[in-house]
Amino acid sequence: MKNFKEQVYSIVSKIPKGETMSYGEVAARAGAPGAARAVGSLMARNTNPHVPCHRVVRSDGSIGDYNQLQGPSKEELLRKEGLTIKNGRIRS
DNA sequence: TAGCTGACGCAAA
DNA sequence: ATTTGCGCCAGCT
Repeated sequence: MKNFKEQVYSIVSKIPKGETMSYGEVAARAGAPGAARAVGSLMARNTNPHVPCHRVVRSDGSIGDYNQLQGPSKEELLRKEGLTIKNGRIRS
């Protein structure tokens, strides 16, 4: 751990397969509650393409955006993880 | 150093 | 249940 950014990558990397975490949750865990936007910004610049950023979704249940750096879209990856996506939203 | 941008979040209509 | 608007934080140029 070092800064917000490092924390975020660390936390995202800790997300178990088949599960998702909202940007806000990640931000809070990183030590910056309410910095969901900042997290998204980091993912967007994606300085760490090795973290499962596709497991990070929006708090409202939508999968959010994705740059497809890992190949397939988040929705597809998440489905492979065992999650159920309906209309771009994660089914409870 | 200051300003701009953005894979978000929540409240209101 | 959906859509629109405003606010927030950290990083990058």
